[in-house]
Formats: sequence, C-alpha cells, structure tokens
Amino acid sequence: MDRQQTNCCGARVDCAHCDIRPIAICGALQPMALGKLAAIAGTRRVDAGAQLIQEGEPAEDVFTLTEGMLKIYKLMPDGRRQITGFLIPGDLVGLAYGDSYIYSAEAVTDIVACRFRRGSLLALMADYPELEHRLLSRAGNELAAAQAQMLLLGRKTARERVATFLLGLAERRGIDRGEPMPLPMNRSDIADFLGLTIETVSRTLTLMRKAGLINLPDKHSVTITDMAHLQAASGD
Amino acid sequence: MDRQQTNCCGARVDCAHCDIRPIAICGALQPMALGKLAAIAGTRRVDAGAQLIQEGEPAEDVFTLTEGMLKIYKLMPDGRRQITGFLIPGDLVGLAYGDSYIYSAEAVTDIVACRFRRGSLLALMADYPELEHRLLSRAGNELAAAQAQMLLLGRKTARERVATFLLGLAERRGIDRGEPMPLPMNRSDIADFLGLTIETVSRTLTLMRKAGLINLPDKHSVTITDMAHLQAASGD
DNA sequence: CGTAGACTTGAACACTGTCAACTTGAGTGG
DNA sequence: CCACTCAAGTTGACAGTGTTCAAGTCTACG
Repeated sequence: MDRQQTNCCGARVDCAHCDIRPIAICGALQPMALGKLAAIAGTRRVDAGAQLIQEGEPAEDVFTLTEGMLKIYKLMPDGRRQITGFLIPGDLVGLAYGDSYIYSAEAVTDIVACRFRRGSLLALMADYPELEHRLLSRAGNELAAAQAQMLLLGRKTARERVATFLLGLAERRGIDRGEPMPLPMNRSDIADFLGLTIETVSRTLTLMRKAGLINLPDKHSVTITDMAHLQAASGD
Repeated sequence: MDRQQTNCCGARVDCAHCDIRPIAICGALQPMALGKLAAIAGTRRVDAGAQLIQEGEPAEDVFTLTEGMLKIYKLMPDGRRQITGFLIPGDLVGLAYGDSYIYSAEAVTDIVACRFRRGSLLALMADYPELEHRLLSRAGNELAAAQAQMLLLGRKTARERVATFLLGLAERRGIDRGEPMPLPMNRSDIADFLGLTIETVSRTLTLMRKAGLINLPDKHSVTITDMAHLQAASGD
C-alpha cells in the first residue's frame, strides 16, 4: 500500500495506520519539527504475545503505537501481575520515567509501533518546545486515567469494575451502542487489569449477559445492549 | 523570619520552607526564568481539614506545596473515596489535566503552597522550555507512583499494603531506621489510600507492632523497628 | 471530670478467591 | 471427516481475607 511511504511522523517507513486517529507526538507540529521527527523515527513490529519492553531495562526507546493493542504491566517477585493499561493506536509507550522502564509491555495482538531513540527525542524537544508541550499534555491524560483506575481498584466492586472497563473501552474505541466491540485480550488480562481473578471476571460477564446488559457473541467480542443500566452498574 | 522575603521562586511572599527540598518547578531554572516565575507566584495557606481544590472545578491555579501535607482524592457519587496521593513539600498540585481538576485536594495539616495562575504558567512555559521540561519530568514521577499504587491496590494483601505504605512514606520523608515518623493523616485517610477499611488498617498496624516490626508511640507517629522484615512484608 | 471523636478490638458475615470439574472451540493428525 | 488434544473459558462448592456491625478504650479538650 502506498501509505508505506510515510508513517505518522512523515518517516519513510511502513506504518500503515499512522493517521487513523490523532497521533500523540506528531499532531499539530510545525512542518520543520515534523520533518526532524520523521528523520529519527523507525518502525517496530511485535507479534501477539511477545514483549516490546521490559521493566527495569534501560529506557532507550519511546514508541507510539500505530496498530494493534499493547498491554503494560508490573510484576511482583512471586508472579502476581497488575496490568496498568491497554494501549491502542495513538498511545505512547516508555515515556520519561527516568533511566529505566518502570513497566513491561507485551503485545496483545500483532502490533506496529513507531520507535524513537530517547536521546534523539530529548534533543529534538530542546529545539521544538511544541513537541514537549504535546508530551506533557499526553502525560496529563495518562495520569488522569491512572487516578480513575486507582479509584476502580481501591473502591469498586467486581461488577462495577467490569462495567467500568467495558464502558471505558467502548468509549476509547469509539464503539456505538449495539455495535460489537472486539475484546482482543483474554480473561486473564482483564482480571489482572481489574484486580480480580479470571473466575470472577467470567462470572460477572455471565451475570451481565443474563441481566440483558451485554451480549457475548464469542469470547473475544462484546456488544453493549443496555447502555443506561451498564452505566448505572459502573458506580459513577 | 527573614525568609519571608522570598518564596521558593524568589517571590516576595511569606513561604517559610521553600528551600527545604528541591522544589518541583523552580530548581535549576535560569535566573531570568526564575524572576518571571516569581513575578506570577502567590501564596495560599489552608487550614488542616479544609479544601484547596475540588474535582470538576475550573483548573485556574497550579500549586507547589511548600509546607505541610495535602491529600488528593476522588469521590464516587455514593461517597466512597479513593485517596490517590499524600503530597509533601516540593510536590505539585493541579497540573495539566485539561480544563477542570480531576481530583479534590484537602489539607491534612495546615499547609502553605505557592500559587501560579494556570494561564501565566502556560505563557511562561512558552518562553522558557526548561520550565516545561521540569514539569514533564515531574509528571513522569507521578505516573510511576500511580502505577506502583495500582499494583498495590490490585494485587497486594492488607499486610503488604500497610508495609508498602510505611516504607514509602519513610523513604519520601527521609526517615532513618529507628527514628519516629509522623503520621499526620488519620486512619480513615490511610484506609482510603490503601483501599481498605479503618478497622483493617488498625488491626494490621497492631499485628505489626506485636510482631516487632514497628512501634506506635502514639496515634500519629510510627517507628520502623525491623526494616528487613517490614520490607519482606511489603511483597517486593 | 465529662464528653466527643478517633481508634481498637471482637464476632459474624459476605464478597471474592481457591480449587476442581466440566464445556467449548481451535488446531492437529490419522 | 472425525477423533483427539490442549488451552481458554465457564460453572460449582467451599474457604478465607477483609468488611460490617457493634462494643469498648483512649485521649484531647472544654
């Protein structure tokens, strides 16, 4: 496809879906900055189930996801896992947390990402404050999401967590009422995102289906059939 | 006191403790930027128990806490509360989340904060990228803390949560082993920060005291008496 | 000294986790 | 094409951690 000539940042690499939604880093940059950004951008493809970055390793790269879904998570020494986010095209990975990554990232589906060397990006930020401004704005959004998730994990019931999760995903994906929504992650991922077990996630989804709030055509898709009641079930 | 002449940013206001630790916004700024920052800074004092900002209100100000302790939290419609952070001098409040505050902030102790008009700060950032760079770095730190807290809320036991809380507080406050650490917040605040009830917090602290991990000289101070075992109890 | 609020302690309960069995569906190979 | 296998998901029974409800203790303050 001829979109291969320019990625989200104008780079001559094969990111196919770079402009499918506003991209975190590039949007609204002046042409000169865009060009420089393109010059330092590369492409990284990762198969479903493989890791993109690992917690604790030197944070050499920053990525913007352009295709597929990525999960970011932290592990405890005994293997307990907390998924802190599911990323979709346009989201940033590996940004500005010091010298090492503070979380691991694994591809939920096959993914494509734009890669930037951290050092190059920092140097470019020095010349184009607009770029840094966009990153700061993005960091603010992530922080807001993190705080909402803390409320969910600390204070919501299993039912409220699942409802909030489905509504949030539908909103981010721009899914309309009644339209089937893909759930690329498995039950274990959902459980580790919501601070539950797979059994509780499964039971809760089943109860919601029986209550007529959702439909589960197959294991990897949902349709929201009663938006109002689902919102009421989300607790806020 | 003659420190009243200059606050953390060089402003002629009465922030007494502005230089007690590296201040988020000001540190390492060039003199010119510091001067401009000082010119737009004001001081805000809030009594213990009173609100500094409220979730949903227009985000007109950004603050740096210079004295005392502040809690930031989100509420659910039915009153359930999740405290997402306890802020200490040097921390930022109200930064860059869009047009409205996404959390409320209430003083745990009497506090003093430097106030910046959001618009003025944005304008200043346009002229002094260094300022924005510091804010981005700070946002990264907050994000890292938020992710650690998600792991705590989603996957840790009550005992691990309390241990992690005490260790984290001691580290941030620079408390040495054996030294008494002030706990200005009450049990209800701790519970709402850790996603527990006050009863569970109380029970857990008592068990830790009986196990010889900590001492509780009074309700608002702790000493860590067995750092190694407390760390082991924290789960990581 | 008495009161009120914060904290602690106890007992019963409930939500969610654990363990185990069963179902489903995709992939494989005869 | 069908039987087999295996992983993922579902369902059920029971258990346990933490919550709820209630009573008691402590302490600051008038």
